[in-house]
Amino acid sequence: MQKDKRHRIMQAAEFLFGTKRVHEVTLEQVAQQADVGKGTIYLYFTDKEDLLFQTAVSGFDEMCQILREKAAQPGMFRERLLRTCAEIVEFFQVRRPLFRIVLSEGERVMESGGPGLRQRWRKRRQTMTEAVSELLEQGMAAGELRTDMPARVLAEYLLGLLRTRSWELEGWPESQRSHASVVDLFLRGATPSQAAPLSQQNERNH
Amino acid sequence: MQKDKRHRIMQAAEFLFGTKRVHEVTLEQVAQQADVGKGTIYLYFTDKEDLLFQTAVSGFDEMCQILREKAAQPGMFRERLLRTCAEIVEFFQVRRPLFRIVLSEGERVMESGGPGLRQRWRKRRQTMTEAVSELLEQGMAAGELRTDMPARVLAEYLLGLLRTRSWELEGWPESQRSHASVVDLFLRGATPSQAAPLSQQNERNH
Amino acid sequence: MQKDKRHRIMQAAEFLFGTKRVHEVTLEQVAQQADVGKGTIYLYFTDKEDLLFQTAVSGFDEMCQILREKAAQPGMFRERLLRTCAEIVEFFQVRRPLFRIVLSEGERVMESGGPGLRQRWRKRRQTMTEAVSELLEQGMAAGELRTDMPARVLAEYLLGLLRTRSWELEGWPESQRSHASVVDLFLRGATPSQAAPLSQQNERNH
Amino acid sequence: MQKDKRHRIMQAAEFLFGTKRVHEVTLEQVAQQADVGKGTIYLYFTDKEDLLFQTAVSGFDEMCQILREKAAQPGMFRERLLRTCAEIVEFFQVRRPLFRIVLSEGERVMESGGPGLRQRWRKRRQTMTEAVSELLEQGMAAGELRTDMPARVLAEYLLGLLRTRSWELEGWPESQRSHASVVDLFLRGATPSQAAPLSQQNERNH
DNA sequence: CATGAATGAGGATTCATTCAT
DNA sequence: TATGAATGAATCCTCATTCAT
Repeated sequence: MQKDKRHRIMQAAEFLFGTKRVHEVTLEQVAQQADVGKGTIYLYFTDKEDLLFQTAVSGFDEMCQILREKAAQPGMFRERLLRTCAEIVEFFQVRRPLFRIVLSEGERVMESGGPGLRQRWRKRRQTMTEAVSELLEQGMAAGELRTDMPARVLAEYLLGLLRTRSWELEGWPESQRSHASVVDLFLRGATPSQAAPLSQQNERNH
Repeated sequence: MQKDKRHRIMQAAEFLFGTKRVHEVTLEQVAQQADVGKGTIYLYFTDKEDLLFQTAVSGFDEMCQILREKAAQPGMFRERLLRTCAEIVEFFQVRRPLFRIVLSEGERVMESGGPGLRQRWRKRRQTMTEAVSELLEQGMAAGELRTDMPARVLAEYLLGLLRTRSWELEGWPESQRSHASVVDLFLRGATPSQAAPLSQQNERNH
Repeated sequence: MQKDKRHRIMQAAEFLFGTKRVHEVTLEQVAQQADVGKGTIYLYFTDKEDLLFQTAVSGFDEMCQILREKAAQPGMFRERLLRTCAEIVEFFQVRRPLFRIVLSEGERVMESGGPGLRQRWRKRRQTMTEAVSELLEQGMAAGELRTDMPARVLAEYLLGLLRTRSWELEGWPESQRSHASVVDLFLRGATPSQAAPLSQQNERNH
Repeated sequence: MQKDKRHRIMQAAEFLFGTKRVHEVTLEQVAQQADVGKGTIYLYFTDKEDLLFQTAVSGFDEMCQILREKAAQPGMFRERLLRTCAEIVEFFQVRRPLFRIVLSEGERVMESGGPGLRQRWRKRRQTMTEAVSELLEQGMAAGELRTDMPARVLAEYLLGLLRTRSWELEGWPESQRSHASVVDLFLRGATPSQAAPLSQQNERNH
């Protein structure tokens, strides 16, 4: 019952912070949406900032959890990579408001927030990237990935491509931006392949 | 002399909006930084919102200008692609605050701003992407790029990689995230190349 | 306790709006005078305008209440007319600030305020006039008043005389502007009476 | 040409101050309406307050002028009284905005304005009342008016009735509020007359 | 004389935060 | 714990007034 209120507040915050700009969201609205008293928020969060931060961070945690589970499942590297990316794409879609918070407020926390916040945020983000980079390291070990770039760097680029797919390419038809096509672009690049063009590959993938 | 003040205000806004969160920037600060009276801002902008928007949009315009110029210069496809990406990276670096505004407030404008703003914003962004996608189309025509993905989509992915390079990989040493390495990743993918590994290529590039 | 604050605010507003011009009254002053926080005003009133309007309207209501009570008491027409006018004069005197608000802002509300405000205001004023005109109608029925002018019109004129007495003649000694003399002027006119000059009447009235 | 601008400014002020509330009128609007530069206003008036005051006062002066002319014309007392009232009514109608200024701001000047303004304003108003009261004194001398009330007091009451006619009774048909009926009410009162009821008199008056 | 761009003091309004219940 | 009425610091914005041209 206690945790219930805390959870309702965070859900409301995730929705509202992801829908409007942070300073356009009043705690009154959050309280109303969560169906709790305005003062109740201060029982669980020290601050508006804290509410925003914890909401975003908890989303990170959930995502890391999911990623680790998916990436840890047995199978060939490519299969696991595909599954993981599918999971990320799915997460971005279902938790779109949260995604938005992370995108537009996240970096600010790293610079504006006190050193404490900065530190905590950095750690979470790092954790998420690591979930992906660990998988990539296995790919490297298996000789399936180039080793001239650090796994962490490759992981960031892969996440960047997925971000682009879900955010900038939002209006495009799903077929033009399937997670498989992102993975293909990531692995094989934009140069045309003589041996196995994407069109044939795609057919095999479905 | 008139445009002078307007320009000074926008410069101050670009810096401040890029440094702090929007609602942490007071118009008093903007006025002070621009060395104009508080009321003067309202001679050129209807609103705090308007100031933010116009500042961001004008940045887009400048960037489009630069991109078109660089992309239009003669030369081989790869050279021009490299040059264009170098330019984008340079722009992101020099105009970091502006970049920040676009990243964290931009998408919000598309949803919060009235349909008028939304429309204008979308058009600017589209223009920017087109500058890149036109170049890519030429690469396709020259048989240097895969044609199973629309040029516009590839352009977004490329910009996404560059964004990752300049933003998420900010802390990394320049050597690990040269624009050349981004282009290489974009063109050849993450799969190891037997013929010419990146490490050798990089050596040749310097 | 809640209504307490609302009431204190309206009292402060009545005093201040009646003392200074509307735009010379700051809500800070109102809050201070009412001994509440500045923000508290906005819990009960949407606007400075709303505060002004509600303050004025509530005064109207009080006055209507008083008028109806006095006018409804039994007695001869003249007696009741005298009593009613005495009451109006008394009200104007005790609630001078409120009176001022109604005089100088009232008509503006009818034109500046939205149709909603205009409507409400008109209704209140009409109610007040009716309280008087009903009494006059009884006088007409009793053959004590001329019937060639509508009761409502006569009521307005009577109120106009009382207004003049309390406002324009404010500096004059009470003896020169007793409510009895106003009623006498209203009933008998400015033409000299052969049968019973006012001077004798006045002596009898005291 | 110089006086032209000053005059245009006052005309614009008369219209605007009479249409909106004083603090809703900006000097920018006045300048625009008068088709002069904003700074020009300060060449002829020291202040917004001064502009308001001079505009109102100049109206008073015009009215006094008219009243004196009309009241001074030869003829029987009643005729001259009728003519004067007709003039006042006409003035109120044509210069409605000015009338409004005097009504809603006038009294404030007497209390809020410095002692200087107060003094000047009082003098003007007194002058206007005197124009009427002088006429009434002649009526008294001719035995046509009761002498138990000072002429000045009677003058105020008469003006009060005319004010009511033009302001509070604004919506009524002209026939119900002719200046003749006001004069009749003023002279003969609200008591029914056995000898000559108003209805017959009215017929004779037309 | 005339102008209107520039200014900044001043005030309405919002909203995070507190605290008595 | 839970609440929401109360608060006032903080900020956007207006507009009377000035002054360089």
